[in-house]
Amino acid sequence: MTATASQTSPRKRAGNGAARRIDADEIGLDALIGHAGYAVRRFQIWIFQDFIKTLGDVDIRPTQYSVLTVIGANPGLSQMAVAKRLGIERARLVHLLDSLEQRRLVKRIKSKTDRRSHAMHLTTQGETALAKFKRLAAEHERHVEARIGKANRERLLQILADFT
Amino acid sequence: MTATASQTSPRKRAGNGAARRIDADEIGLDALIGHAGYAVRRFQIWIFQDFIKTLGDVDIRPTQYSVLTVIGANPGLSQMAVAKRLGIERARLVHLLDSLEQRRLVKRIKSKTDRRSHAMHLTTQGETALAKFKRLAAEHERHVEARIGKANRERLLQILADFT
DNA sequence: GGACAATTGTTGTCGTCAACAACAATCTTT
DNA sequence: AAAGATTGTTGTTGACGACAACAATTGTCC
Repeated sequence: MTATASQTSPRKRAGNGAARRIDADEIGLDALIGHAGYAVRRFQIWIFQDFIKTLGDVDIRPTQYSVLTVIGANPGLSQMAVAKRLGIERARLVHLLDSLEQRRLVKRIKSKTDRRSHAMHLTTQGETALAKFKRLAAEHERHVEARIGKANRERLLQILADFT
Repeated sequence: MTATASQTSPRKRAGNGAARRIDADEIGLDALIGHAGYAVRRFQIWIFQDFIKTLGDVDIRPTQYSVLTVIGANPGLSQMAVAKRLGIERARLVHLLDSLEQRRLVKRIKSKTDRRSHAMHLTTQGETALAKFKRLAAEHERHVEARIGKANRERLLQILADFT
């Protein structure tokens, strides 16, 4: 067993079948402790759950919110442009927009300069709705701040700034 | 339009259909900039892709790695204990273990003290395999460090420590 | 100007993953 | 012993990322 990375001796009771009750939080994570990806994944799950819960009344999920926000700030974008900017596949964006268009929050307008593409716009209803979504999202963000601390949240945003 | 959260005037060319070419990275994210969840999501996608690529030869995904690591460090755990510790649903863990057991990395041993549960163990083969996975995972972690910087990575781990 | 390559939106498939619900077998409680 | 809780399992649903193929349209190159 070539000892290269984190060698960890199996903890207490490496026996078999039988075992004493384990207090669930005294279970060692071993090498996982040093992996940013693991921590990030757990945090992301928490943060999405809070977002979904906080925006539960208006039934808006994180991805939908990101699409609405970008369209709201950049009216006339093509689907391709939105997809690229948000790192969403254009195939997936189609369904997202279908849903948002059915809810009368967004409309696809056929572009006259490029008849392949659509120009994305918020409806009037979509704009007032987005304003409300933004208030709720800000509330969610305060939950995040309360959870990890104001300074930590800002440092986090700073560290991950160039992934956005 | 009650100005509560981030009011942002639609950028250039709020017109309709026709529009000039947009350079794709000059598209404003508006309120998204201030949301930790968005940055975390984008980062998590990047980090998982790198993990999957780096461990591509051995065909191990992040979740599988986390399961193997925890079982390796805590032999004899029940499926329930593993699931709870990793925040995985026990229903999902069943399939994960089915796969890992078929690959002879893990074995379920019927517990004698509680005949409902199984005691999870790595096979001998599983232990040597895990050692290799850990080396590759460490390599992946160096990619992360190279991407966001050594100090930032450590700060990140520290900030998110209690989500693990 | 006309053939060929690239782009846009769309449809469809596949695999991962979280969230539930239901169930049989087995403890635990009272 | 009866009622309730827990464990592993199966199945369903929906969000999501990754691909592949396609028609319509645009762009390029000779």
